[in-house]
Amino acid sequence: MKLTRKRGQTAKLRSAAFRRIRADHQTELAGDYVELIADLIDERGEARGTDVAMRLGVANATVVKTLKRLQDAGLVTQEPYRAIFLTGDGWKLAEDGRRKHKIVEGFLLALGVAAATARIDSEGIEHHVSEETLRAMARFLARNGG
Amino acid sequence: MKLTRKRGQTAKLRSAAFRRIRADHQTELAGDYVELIADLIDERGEARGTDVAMRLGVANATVVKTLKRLQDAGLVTQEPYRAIFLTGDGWKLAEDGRRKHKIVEGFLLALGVAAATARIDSEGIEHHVSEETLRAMARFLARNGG
DNA sequence: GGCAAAGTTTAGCATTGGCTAAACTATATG
DNA sequence: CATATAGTTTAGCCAATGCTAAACTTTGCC
Repeated sequence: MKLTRKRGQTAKLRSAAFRRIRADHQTELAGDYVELIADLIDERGEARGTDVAMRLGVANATVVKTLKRLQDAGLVTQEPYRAIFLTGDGWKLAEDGRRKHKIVEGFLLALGVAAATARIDSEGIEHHVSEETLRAMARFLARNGG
Repeated sequence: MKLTRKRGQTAKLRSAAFRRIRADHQTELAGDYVELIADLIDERGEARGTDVAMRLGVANATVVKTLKRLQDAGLVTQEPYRAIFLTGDGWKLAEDGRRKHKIVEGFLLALGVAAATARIDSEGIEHHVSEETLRAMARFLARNGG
């Protein structure tokens, strides 16, 4: 070979980031669903498939299919034609998502980002921030009025 | 119906965020690929499939398949068994990714996040920040030494 | 020049997450 | 209490992204 010298070390280091992104994406959808379901339960007493579909902007059938996976994963329970409930694990995941969401959104607002943008961006960012970064954001928030 | 009153408005507003996240995910992979290919070309003069696979932490075959899509999308060019090149659009996308990456990573460092964490988190965050948030980060960076 | 090793591609499979259209159930109300 | 409508599920499709194993090129080197 000609050009292939001394890789591997940096490669392995960098690939860690991408591996985590792929892992994050897998839990991201589940997180969005349970957080949304938790919100619906709190807001209106129950979560129905149609509401979830509407808020996520996907088709009903997609929600049904995804809920099946979430049920297999032990995050929600549901009987045919009835409302959706969260399991203990489901609530835990939802609460964690809300916690992160609140920090990130509040942080963006404190940074001077407009409310609408903060809401949209925080939704995307929340699943990719480590606890360390969250702590840094919370620290900033504490100092700069949150 | 019993419980279904006054939704739709909030629903549509919220779904916008999720729609954007899904759209972001579609371009995210392409962005990661071209950014990585650009880095490899700059670092070592050429980008080979194996290097891309190694740094992304995926199998070789996955890279081949993805590159085919990127080629269809007009971002890269490649002949069988040869190195990978970026098209004009490919370079543009890569440069844009680098620009965002630099701002986000620098910002996290300025926030007080450790270097290793900043590197990993910025990789995940860079595809989900709007231009407005980037400007806010750049502003912060300008004031707090970057 | 030919061979072994490194690199690359092909083939074939699985899962996720999206869709539409059609079938089915629950329920509000006339 | 029958039925129309709203809500839900099923069936069947597609594209993207991952994998392994096997086949095929390239190339460094003897």
